[in-house]
Amino acid sequence: MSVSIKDIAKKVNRSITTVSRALNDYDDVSPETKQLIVETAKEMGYFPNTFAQRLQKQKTETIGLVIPTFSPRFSDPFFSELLAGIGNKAADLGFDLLVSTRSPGPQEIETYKKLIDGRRVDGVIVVRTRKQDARIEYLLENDFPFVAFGRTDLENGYSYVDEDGSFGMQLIADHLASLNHRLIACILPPHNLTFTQKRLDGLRNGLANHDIYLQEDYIKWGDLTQRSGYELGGILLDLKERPTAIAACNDLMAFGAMSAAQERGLEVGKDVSITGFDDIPMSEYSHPALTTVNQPVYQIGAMVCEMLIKIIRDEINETQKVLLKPKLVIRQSTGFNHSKIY
Amino acid sequence: MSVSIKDIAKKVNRSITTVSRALNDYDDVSPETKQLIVETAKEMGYFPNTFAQRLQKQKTETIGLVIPTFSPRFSDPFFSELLAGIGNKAADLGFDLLVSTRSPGPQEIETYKKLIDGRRVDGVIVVRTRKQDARIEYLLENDFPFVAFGRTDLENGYSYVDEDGSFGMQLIADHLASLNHRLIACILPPHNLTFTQKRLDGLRNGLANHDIYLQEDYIKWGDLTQRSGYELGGILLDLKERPTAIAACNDLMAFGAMSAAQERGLEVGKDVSITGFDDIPMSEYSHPALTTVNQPVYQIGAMVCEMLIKIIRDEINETQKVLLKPKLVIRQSTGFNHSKIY
DNA sequence: GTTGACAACCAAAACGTTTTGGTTTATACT
DNA sequence: AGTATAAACCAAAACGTTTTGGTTGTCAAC
Repeated sequence: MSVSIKDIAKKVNRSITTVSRALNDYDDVSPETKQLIVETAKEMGYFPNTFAQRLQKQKTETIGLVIPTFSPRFSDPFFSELLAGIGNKAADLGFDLLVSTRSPGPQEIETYKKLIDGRRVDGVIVVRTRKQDARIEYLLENDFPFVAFGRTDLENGYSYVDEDGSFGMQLIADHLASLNHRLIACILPPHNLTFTQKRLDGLRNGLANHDIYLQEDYIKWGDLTQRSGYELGGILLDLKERPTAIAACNDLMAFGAMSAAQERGLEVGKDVSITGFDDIPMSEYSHPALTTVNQPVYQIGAMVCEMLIKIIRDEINETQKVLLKPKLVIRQSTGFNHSKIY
Repeated sequence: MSVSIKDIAKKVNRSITTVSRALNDYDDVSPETKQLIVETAKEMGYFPNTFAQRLQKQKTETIGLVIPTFSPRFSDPFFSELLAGIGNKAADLGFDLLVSTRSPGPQEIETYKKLIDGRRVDGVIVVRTRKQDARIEYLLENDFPFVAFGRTDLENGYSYVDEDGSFGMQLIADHLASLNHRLIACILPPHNLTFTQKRLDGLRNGLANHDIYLQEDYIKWGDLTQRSGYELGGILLDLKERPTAIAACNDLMAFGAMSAAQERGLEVGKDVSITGFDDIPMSEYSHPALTTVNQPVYQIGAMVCEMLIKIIRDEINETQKVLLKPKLVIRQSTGFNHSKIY
């Protein structure tokens, strides 16, 4: 089997204590012994048993992330970037990352309970927050360390990072208004997500500033996938009074809507303007390139992860609330509207 | 702090042993005591300490996955689907999933060593295999359980699942040839990946069957991102003798190439045909929809995960080699070539 | 009325660390 | 010579489980 501290102790004729302390660089071990121990440890191929350490220290040095996979064929470039941000930061800070993939529902909260009650992780990251979020309620009840990417209705008592989606959609509203669009439709994410409300409010208020009012039948709810953007985009474009612009609430749905438009022989950016949200890497290389709102997902992942680890290490005690101002990225999927205005 | 088996023992006036055995449903505990113990455990909110169990059992019930993130802004829908497949299967079988994200290089193998030597996981899944793969060599040397998604030059002594990329590209070759294409270019993944070679060979052989030969200057190497498809696609389309078809080796690069074509005013599927590989969900909703080779990534993830867990549990001893026959999916990005043939 | 079988229970060891609270020995200071 | 200080070391407990190898008591069988 593998080498333990005991084996080293035997070999160098010292106690287990001394070996442990030498390896952890305590200064009540003489430099010679320390060197001897460190060398024989290396030579014997010693690696500490992680679980023994964790049991003793009562810390896991692990954080948990439960990715909500909406469909079985879950394929979202947004999440892989977020994961990279979280994962790289965690590794840099010496933490492991435990990932579960579960679709929202009863199984999801069970997964959280397993992580928390089994003390498998020191803290968790909650993503894609919902207006009423059972996960966050559970974490707060149990006083368990966590950081959220996104807000909830109940905004107090915990740390989060979020982009200011309302502001982002106002930028979109201003942009579309400046391009002479009046008949504007939108494709939204599911109702229960917090950012759906924020983005819709932002769009509505932003347009209101230009005396433009969103009509109810121009508002469609999707599920964030390209497929749903395609289907809903198709419905919107087939309305008797076709909107001149469609604001989708994420890039994937925007791509779907673009595809629907092109299928109908419309030139995107000329006959109809389409906008996204997220600025995933693809949006720069779609055709036409997508006008969207940039959200630094990789950095957000890293930031959320770092905040969580600081909380775990007790380097922070006040709750932190970070709201990032997103930036508008204008590309070719939006253009001036020449059709008559009602 | 939290409730331990000792607390339960004290409360019900039994030994620690009995409590443990009751909770694990051994039959040398009387039904009444068993019931009593189980009930008070629940009532006291007992959850076993995972690390103590793992230390004692010398098993981690955890598998490791190191995702190679090529760029810092890593955003690949392929991997989120694979992750979902692996993650869901792992959860179903009662295993935790430890994920690291590292770009290939010296840090990557260190990450593997940490997982293995620190005995943090019972086995690992290796993805995106390379022709000479240091990770696999290390795992074989250390006789550590693993399953690979993909092959290497050294194909023996370990279990893997792979799609038959060579066959897949032959399907593409047949398809393009049948559409009267002769001047065919391709955009390949990086040299060192195993599947690059397989796919190139497949394309080359497939075309040779139709007496078509791939010219060296029509072969470009990319990095699997949309950006690189866009750039290399642009280069290919600007050649004096423009290829009538471009076979990209993954969907993302195909999208990039499509975008480059459209920017040049070419109609994809008519003026130029473009094919991908993977059939990620997006490819159905791009414009035009992408002709590609289907690879059931979600199922592959689940399959690889299940194989690994069976190996860990000693339910399999022979090495398993699974080679999946991919299917051609014909959509609108390919069409008949009307230009003259040389 | 001894023997054997069985049911129900348990003390102690083990897993591999770290930490606590020491002891021993040598050296320096009065 | 006696005392204080410091350097180097270590035994044992602890973390929370599971497993090993028992013991005790009851009852049936001969």
